[in-house]
Amino acid sequence: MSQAIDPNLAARDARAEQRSHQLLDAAARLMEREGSHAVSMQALAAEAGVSVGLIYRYFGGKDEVLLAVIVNVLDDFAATVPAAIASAGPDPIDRLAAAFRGYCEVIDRHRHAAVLTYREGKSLDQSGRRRIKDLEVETTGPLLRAISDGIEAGVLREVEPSLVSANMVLLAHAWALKHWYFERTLGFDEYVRRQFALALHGIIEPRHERRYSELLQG
Amino acid sequence: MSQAIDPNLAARDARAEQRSHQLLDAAARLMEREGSHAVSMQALAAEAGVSVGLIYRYFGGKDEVLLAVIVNVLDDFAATVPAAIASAGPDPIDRLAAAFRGYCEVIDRHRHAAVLTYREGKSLDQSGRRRIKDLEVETTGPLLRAISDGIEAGVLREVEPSLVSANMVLLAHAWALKHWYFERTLGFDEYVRRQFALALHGIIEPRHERRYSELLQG
DNA sequence: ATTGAATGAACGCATATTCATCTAGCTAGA
DNA sequence: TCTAGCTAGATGAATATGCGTTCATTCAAT
Repeated sequence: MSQAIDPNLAARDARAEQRSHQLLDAAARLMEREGSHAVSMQALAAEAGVSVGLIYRYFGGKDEVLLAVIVNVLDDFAATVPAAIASAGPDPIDRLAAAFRGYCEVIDRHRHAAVLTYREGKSLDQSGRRRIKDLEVETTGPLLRAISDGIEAGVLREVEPSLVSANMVLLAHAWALKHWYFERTLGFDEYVRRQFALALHGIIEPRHERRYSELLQG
Repeated sequence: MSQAIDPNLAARDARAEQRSHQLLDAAARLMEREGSHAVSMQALAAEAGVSVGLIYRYFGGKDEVLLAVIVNVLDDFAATVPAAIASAGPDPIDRLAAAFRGYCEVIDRHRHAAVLTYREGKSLDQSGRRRIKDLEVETTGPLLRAISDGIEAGVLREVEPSLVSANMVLLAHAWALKHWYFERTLGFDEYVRRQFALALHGIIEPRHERRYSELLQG
């Protein structure tokens, strides 16, 4: 029974997935070109090359589109950051550096969408905010753990992990917020290197500084 | 000749000033209560207790109102931060601490308006953005100078002053951006203390750490 | 022929802006 | 002193526009 309808459902899901991506890409392009305030349903439809009505077949309304854009970014965090940490070896500081770079890379990929995260308190409903907050906690987790591990291993001072973690996420977001400024003066790689060096200086246990002189030089 | 019209003009300017403040205050109250997206001309008029048309007597349009709100914040920076630095004594680190606290205090005073600064690229025209950018440079100046002084005096490492300064401004803004989070966990004074301690750890010349142990303990 | 995808004109609402109208205070002339 | 008229401040209903949403209709594939 379920075998009979599977192909149909699968095809439907595939199309829905494709449409979803098409619309999300269009939204990203629109925000890139005109700014995030210019994302109206009609503009989105025009950019994606579909009709206005079609959007409502795949999303419940504008709120859901916005939510999907944000969730899309957070999903990228959830996929990228843990992978970056995993491939960084056992050293806590190396893992922290990899996590930070991962964060920055995701932000760079979704530079305009990332700023939307800060527009919460806007038109998102209860469940939307809950979903975002949960995903945020989930994506901050790896960073938090890397910091705690560093403290436990004695290479980091006894700082408040949640504060340091929040600051690093903020620095990653700053690449999007102040992109017009940093892009001209530093470029992506330099930005990541210097910001991490500064941050690391702020939290490292002094007697281990020499071990990480590579990462500490800005 | 000019003496004859002076009193009239003065009275006019005074009234204009007063109306301006009345409207800016109303805008702040509105953003506090309903969020910054709820600031419509009719809502603003109602909140200020005046008619819609009157707003257009004192502002060219909504853009000018928004610009005035932002400029109001930046003016507060320009008034508060240099004063804080001046009353902090000669020590570069003390001056830096005072500057940072000044920044945070201004942000705290205009918590909702401050977030607007990041919505640039929106509806502000060329001259509006130019004005904001100029004021930003002007208000970042004192911080920049305090950092440069610290480096020159040998108490700070040879960091890039503009990067460190941008980060400190960002941390001040973060008090507004993530207020819902930090307010519950830290409170204002703790926030300022810990963030400055972290930042200072990141830039201080190690051999001077003991001298500022007070400021460095988070 | 039937079904689901896709369309886009039309609707309703929110909102920025305008403007004809009103009001209070002041000035000049009787 | 009184009053008619002028001016600038203030009003808010009306207008124009943009946008989110709906739905009757068309199209394409099975």
